[in-house]
Amino acid sequence: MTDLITPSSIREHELNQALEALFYGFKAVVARPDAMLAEQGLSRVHHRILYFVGHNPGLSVNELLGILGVTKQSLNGPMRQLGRLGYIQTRQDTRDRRIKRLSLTDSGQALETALSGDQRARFARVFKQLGAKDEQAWRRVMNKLADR
Amino acid sequence: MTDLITPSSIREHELNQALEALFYGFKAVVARPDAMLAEQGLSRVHHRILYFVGHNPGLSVNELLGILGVTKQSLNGPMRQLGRLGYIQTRQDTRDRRIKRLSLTDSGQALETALSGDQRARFARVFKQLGAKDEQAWRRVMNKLADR
DNA sequence: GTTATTAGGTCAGTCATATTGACATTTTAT
DNA sequence: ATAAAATGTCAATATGACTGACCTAATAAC
Repeated sequence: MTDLITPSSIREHELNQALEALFYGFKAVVARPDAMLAEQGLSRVHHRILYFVGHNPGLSVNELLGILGVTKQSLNGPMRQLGRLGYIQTRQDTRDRRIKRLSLTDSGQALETALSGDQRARFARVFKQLGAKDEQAWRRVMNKLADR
Repeated sequence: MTDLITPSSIREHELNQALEALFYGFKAVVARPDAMLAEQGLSRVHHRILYFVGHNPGLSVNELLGILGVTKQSLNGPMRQLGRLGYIQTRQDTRDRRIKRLSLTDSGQALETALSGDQRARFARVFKQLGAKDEQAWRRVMNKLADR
């Protein structure tokens, strides 16, 4: 009986290890940026805003809401903080003056680089240690995980 | 000038894609379990409790607090819910009767299996599609990411 | 050229979660 | 007998996200 159920249990255990690897890896990647943000009274939401505005300059508020999947009320607070701290600037769209085009200031770009740069450096170090083969395999797995 | 800065920008972009792959992969893995839990008014914390109690039956409350890294006050609520829903049972330690030994009920085990099973199935499908080589590479990358 | 709609912002209320602090109970250790 | 540990609970506080309502300014539609 033990012989019959053991093989699937071994695989189940391996898959549990994969689950834990995902959670602990994720935790490790966000730990330092979270700590940096906390020093300024900010949190992971602010990083998400900085990241998407930084990589899509000229984004409108509505587009950002769509990307983040939050309500404008819950975005409003973090956005005001980022504006007050001088990390985000806005300019009116020239054709439709209702629309605010968002972008990072220099210091906003610097903060974003510090945050995401820490994460990129972590990946870069791991990829360099393990090689391009492992990197490509890792990407295949992650992309398929996110698939459907 | 462009020739000088482009190579590093390409790599930066690749690393950004790795970052996004991690976030979207993680999101995909927790999406279904989160939805299942929400149907019963539960959340990811409850899953974490079920997971660790299920894999460490006989755990004490203090040990669980250590694993989860939360306060006993914040654990108390979710634990009471899980007890009231009949997912978790306790028995006194025989030698030290101050200690409550936690374990899952049959229905608790069933719920845990449904939740983590969905996640394991997602991994199993991806690993099966991509093969053992990719699986091992993925594990190496995740474990190194979590390292220090 | 009114009217409707859109982009953005804000106020109020609610709900969930996590925290600290204080305190109580039971049981074990000294 | 007293100290300490394991657990539980009450209260107050803080945060963050949500819905709903309402507002302005600007554009679109009729």
